[in-house]
Amino acid sequence: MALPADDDVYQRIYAMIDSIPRGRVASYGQIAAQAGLPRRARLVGRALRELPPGSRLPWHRVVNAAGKISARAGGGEREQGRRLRAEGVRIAKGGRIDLERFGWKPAW
DNA sequence: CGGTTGACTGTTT
DNA sequence: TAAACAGCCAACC
Repeated sequence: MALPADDDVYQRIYAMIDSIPRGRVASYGQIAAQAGLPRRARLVGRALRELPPGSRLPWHRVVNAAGKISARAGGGEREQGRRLRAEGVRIAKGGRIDLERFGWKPAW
């Protein structure tokens, strides 16, 4: 069997993000691991970075392991926070999200 | 082929 | 609690 092509890898990442329930968040590393790509958190970030504006994907539900919105070139952190709040995710004063409460737990 | 870069993460200060 | 460090790995040049 041939190993998965790069395109398939990206598709898996996008598929995982697409399955994050509304009102929940997942970390880059978590998405990577669930997509069968351990230690590839940065690859997830890269995939999101290449996402076209206006995409239907719930990209805003991906945050870092600290429960905070990651900085990026080109801005967009502000809108991410707005979208999360809009679906009920509480963002604490320090910009942190309680992963115990809002983190996505696929096993459930 | 080798150095740099970065939407990351876990450990140590 | 936050910042600094070190490890990580694929894309880029």
